[in-house]
Amino acid sequence: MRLTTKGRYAVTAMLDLAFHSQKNPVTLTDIATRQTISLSYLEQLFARLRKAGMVTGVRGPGGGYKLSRDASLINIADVIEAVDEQLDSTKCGGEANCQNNKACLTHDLWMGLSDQIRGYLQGISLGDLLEKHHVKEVAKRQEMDAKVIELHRMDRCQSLYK
Amino acid sequence: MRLTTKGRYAVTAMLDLAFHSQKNPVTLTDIATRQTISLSYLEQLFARLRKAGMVTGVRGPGGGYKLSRDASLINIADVIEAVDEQLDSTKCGGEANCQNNKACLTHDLWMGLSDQIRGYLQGISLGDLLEKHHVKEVAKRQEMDAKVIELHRMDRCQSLYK
DNA sequence: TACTTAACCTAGCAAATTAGTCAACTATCC
DNA sequence: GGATAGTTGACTAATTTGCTAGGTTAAGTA
Repeated sequence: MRLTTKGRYAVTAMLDLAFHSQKNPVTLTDIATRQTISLSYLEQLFARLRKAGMVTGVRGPGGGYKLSRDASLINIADVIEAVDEQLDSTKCGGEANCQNNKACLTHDLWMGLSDQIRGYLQGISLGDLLEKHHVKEVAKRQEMDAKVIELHRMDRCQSLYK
Repeated sequence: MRLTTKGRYAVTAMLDLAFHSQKNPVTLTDIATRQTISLSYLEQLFARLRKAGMVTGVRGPGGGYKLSRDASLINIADVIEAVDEQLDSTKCGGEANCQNNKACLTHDLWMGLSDQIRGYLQGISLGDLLEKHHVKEVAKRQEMDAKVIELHRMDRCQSLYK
């Protein structure tokens, strides 16, 4: 189990997709502009997500991507592992240095820990996050009513992502 | 919060250190050979761990490294963050200046998730893992007594890493 | 049928990170 | 003084990341 920016991009994109694809498919171009991720990079991530059976692509005009099952049935661990290639058969996998010695034991320990993290992330679905997302959005809308200049804030936000 | 092989090496080495430094300091050479991690790479990792105040180096003959506090007081999140450099203080800075924009909302979501993972790992100390370590070791000893063929165990171990 | 849209695919590339080596130090103990 | 052992820094090779550029294929629509 690894946690890198790649996995983060995938989760972010999947959240965006889950949020916007209630009715129609969502194009990667839309996600790319909303989340400021490069289109080609998104395409690569979604190629993996598609192979993992989490999203389905719809070609042609009006096409795009949609979740292949409900957001509550897609957990974060799945998304991350779909894009992260999960190799890492390091060390004691190859040679026969994996006797009943300490190396193997501590390695086992780490694998156990890794499993626990995976288990934790498996317990969180896109749907779970969406709920929080929605709550937060409502909260922010209320802030908007307080007459804060949106354009100024958007500008600041976008420049921060460059 | 990131999870890479770097952090794994650090945790593995710290576990080894915690296990072997009950009385005397442990040299990095020992850890390197036991855990099959390159000595120089270990030196780099321990330079950071030392700066983070988790280990203390003892120079001269009979020297080595030892934990600067009890294993039960060092948690996994600390170890990982000590070596992982945790830059990426996230584009839109922790401030609430980036609101009303979807990119920032999902960003917040991810940060929250990251915090939860960190919190989870903070709840696990080296001491906790050592206990399990001991339990497992005893279990393996018992297996040995039961004359289980060791080769079979090696196979199992290896298949787990594939 | 031609055109457009957008998924899908391939190759490559610069920057960053990983995982390491090598060599020159400095401190400590016998 | 000499061996042991930690400290530091510079350097490197391989891999991964994030991204660009270009093409192909399938599906709508004019």
